[in-house]
Amino acid sequence: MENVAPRERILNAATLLFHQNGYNSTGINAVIDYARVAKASFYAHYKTKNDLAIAFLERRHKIWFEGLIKDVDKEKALKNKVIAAFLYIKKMNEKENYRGCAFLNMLTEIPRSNKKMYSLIKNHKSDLLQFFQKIVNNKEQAFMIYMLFEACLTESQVYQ
Amino acid sequence: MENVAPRERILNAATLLFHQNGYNSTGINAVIDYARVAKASFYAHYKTKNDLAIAFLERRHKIWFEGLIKDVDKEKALKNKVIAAFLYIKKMNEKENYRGCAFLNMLTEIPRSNKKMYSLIKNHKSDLLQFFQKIVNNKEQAFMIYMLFEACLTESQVYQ
DNA sequence: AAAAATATAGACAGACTTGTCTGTATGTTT
DNA sequence: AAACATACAGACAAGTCTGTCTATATTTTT
Repeated sequence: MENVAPRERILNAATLLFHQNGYNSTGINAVIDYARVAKASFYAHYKTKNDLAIAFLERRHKIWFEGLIKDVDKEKALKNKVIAAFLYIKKMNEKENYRGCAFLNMLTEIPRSNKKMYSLIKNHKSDLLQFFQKIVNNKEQAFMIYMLFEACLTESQVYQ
Repeated sequence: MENVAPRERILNAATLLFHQNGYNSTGINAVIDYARVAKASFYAHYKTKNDLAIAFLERRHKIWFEGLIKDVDKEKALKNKVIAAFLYIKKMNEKENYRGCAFLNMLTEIPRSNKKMYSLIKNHKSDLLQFFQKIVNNKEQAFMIYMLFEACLTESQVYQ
């Protein structure tokens, strides 16, 4: 459980704290305390807090999509695939305290000028739309599902 | 243009800065500088930054809904009313730099423990759903429109 | 075993934050 | 004209933030 390299402990802590309490509300000190890592060790692995945020988004994108694909691929029928996708949101929200979408949350906290992060967020959403286009294979319908999916994500944050 | 009482200048500044740059990224100093108001004057009108945020949400709720109702009431046919609602988002986003929903943005920046703000946000969204239920007068259809409306709001932030 | 890499704790700088306070000026009401 | 409310500028306290640095300890590699 604790036999994990510092670099990964840091990323795990950031993943939990950024998503749970928000990016700006989470200081580096909170991250290193949670990760049980010295401050110098942190800055040896990540040059800045911004770099950590980028690593967080990149890993989150990977893991989140892997989980989605795994759940959706279990189903054969198209209808059940779509249902599985929505159940995946439900599952994740229950696990993560109804904090909605980590990417959308980050988007509201960073300045527009942060090109790198902005493109990670946008690409994440484009990939999600493409994902639905692939399984539904009707552009308009896929877009509709995508929009409802996004709404579910944000509304779960409002209504818990 | 500038012949406005300090209390209102402060709220105007907060409205612009909170929505444009985010709540946590906007310091009191930025607000009073923009409002051209002394710090002591600010704290004479608003006890804390949190109180200012509450005033901001309350006024935003009022003004935003008034604008929505005004645009929707212009139309007679149900279909056109719905379209007018979506055009209202478009108009507002163009005016406000594609920063999406001020309430959802605030939600991601505050801690769960902030009951007062949380209830303002939740009530804003309940009122919006009720608004659609009133004009569409079919619960399921109204919910669908509400969800798509919400998705439009957030997606405009992603894709500008 | 010696050398190099990686970890630790925590002090520190400098810039921010919110909120308080002092002292002064302007404007309104009596 | 006197009294009061409201405005101003800005110093200050107390705490936060990110990021740097020193000095020591523990691993890992050679």
